[in-house]
Amino acid sequence: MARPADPNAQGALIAAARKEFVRAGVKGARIEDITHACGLSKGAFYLHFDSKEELFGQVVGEFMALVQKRVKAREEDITAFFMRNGPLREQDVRKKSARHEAFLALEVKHDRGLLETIWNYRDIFDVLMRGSQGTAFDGLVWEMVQREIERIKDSFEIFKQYGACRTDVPSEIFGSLVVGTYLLVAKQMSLLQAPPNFDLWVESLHRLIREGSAPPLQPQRQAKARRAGGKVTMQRRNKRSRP
Amino acid sequence: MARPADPNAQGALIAAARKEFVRAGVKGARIEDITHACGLSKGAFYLHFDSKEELFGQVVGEFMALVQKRVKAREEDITAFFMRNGPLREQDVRKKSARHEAFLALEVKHDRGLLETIWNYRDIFDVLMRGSQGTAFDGLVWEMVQREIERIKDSFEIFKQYGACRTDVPSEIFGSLVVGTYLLVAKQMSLLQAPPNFDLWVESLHRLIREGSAPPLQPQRQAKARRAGGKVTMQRRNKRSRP
DNA sequence: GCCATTTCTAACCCGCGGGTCATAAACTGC
DNA sequence: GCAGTTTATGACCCGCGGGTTAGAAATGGC
Repeated sequence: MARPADPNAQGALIAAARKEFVRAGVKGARIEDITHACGLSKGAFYLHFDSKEELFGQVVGEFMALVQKRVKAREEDITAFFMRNGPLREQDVRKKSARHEAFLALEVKHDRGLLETIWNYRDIFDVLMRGSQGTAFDGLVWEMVQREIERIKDSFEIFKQYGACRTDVPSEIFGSLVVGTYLLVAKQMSLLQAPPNFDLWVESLHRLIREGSAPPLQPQRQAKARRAGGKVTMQRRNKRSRP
Repeated sequence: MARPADPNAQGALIAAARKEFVRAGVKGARIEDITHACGLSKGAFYLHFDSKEELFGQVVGEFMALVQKRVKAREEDITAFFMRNGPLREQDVRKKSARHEAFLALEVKHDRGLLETIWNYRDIFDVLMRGSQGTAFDGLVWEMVQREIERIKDSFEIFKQYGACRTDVPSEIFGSLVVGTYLLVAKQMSLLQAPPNFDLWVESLHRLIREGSAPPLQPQRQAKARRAGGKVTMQRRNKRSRP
């Protein structure tokens, strides 16, 4: 053996490519720009990948596998929960019973997990969303979105049957609200350098979605970070001023 | 004068181009595909437009002008409202006072109007969202989204000061929820043939955002269409079954 | 040092698609 | 029908960027 290959080359190429994809989309990214960004020549690219699409596909593959795992884990957890505890009823929600709280905790946990997964691939997520039209990856996120809407719609429908949620809005609308919210939050992450306070975000969203934006009857405690991961970006604290 | 120009040519080109943009994005759309789709030759395209970007820009310009008008109209209406009525207070929201209801009606009206505008350009909106990365139009919708989040954040913050909304969630999060929801709903419109029931959608969203998804204490009436525009797509009626 | 071997470079090829233009076609006025 | 004028065509040009490859560079084994 002779002339060992540059061990960082592949990693550097992937990193540079991800940046280029963000800048110009899958179609718009130029291989020469990618290689120049890490001091390599165009030819070097083809020592590691067949095409930029293949590279993108690899990273997307990793990402989607992780997401898939998350989705499956949630499904299992949720079905296990209902097997063990039976459906939530109106009184569970009204009185915030232990079962209800346990269910919420489960949802929070999985929402947080999904957000964290997306955080690590927020650049790719961004590109899938806004820069892969007309490529093989076209529609990937949007199909995922559709499936999630469907899932939430079905879940909402079951809740309706037991009076555990309001019945005066179409379930699809609720699905769009939840998924749209998380979708934008995920997209917004692509603008951040440091990870946000996931707990604050998820807890706030859950509170809003569950209880609405109108002032509650009970006294309010601030949604707070259990575990402030990294620098907190949305640390705005409410002043609770009231004239 | 001799040989009058085909009077539908320009319109046909625009229509065909919009379809192509949806299929392949701004970059991916090919001029020959556009012209062939309306039985014209490539050269004919350049009798009407300098480039596909110029064509796209024209339509985007129309769209953004309409949106701008809507945004400005809302701003004026809202400031006029607060000039006339003063800020909403906790009791307005709690008791659903006339002022509060008037304010809500205003918001509903403008949300509905914006959705209707987007409806007419839902294809363009879709392309701006997911198929204009790396072009001059890159980021247009996302900047709009950012501005809207900011607007809602500011408004929420004022509400907080008067106790007219919950104070235990960051205002940005609320902004992301509202804008994300409408963003996804707008995007979903690109999949529909016939216009949805705007009133049902907007009223349901308002109800959810204001009061949350948990079952309310008051008896629920179905959100209904005042004016069912066209075929209603999300007409699912709730069964209100409760075991 | 020198060969063998693998890595890496940069010049090259080539197809695709945007943009042009000589030419043909269509129409008006006479 | 003919001249004049505007519209439309499609062959052509050409640059850009993906992919290839001959050969240079680097390194290990001897």
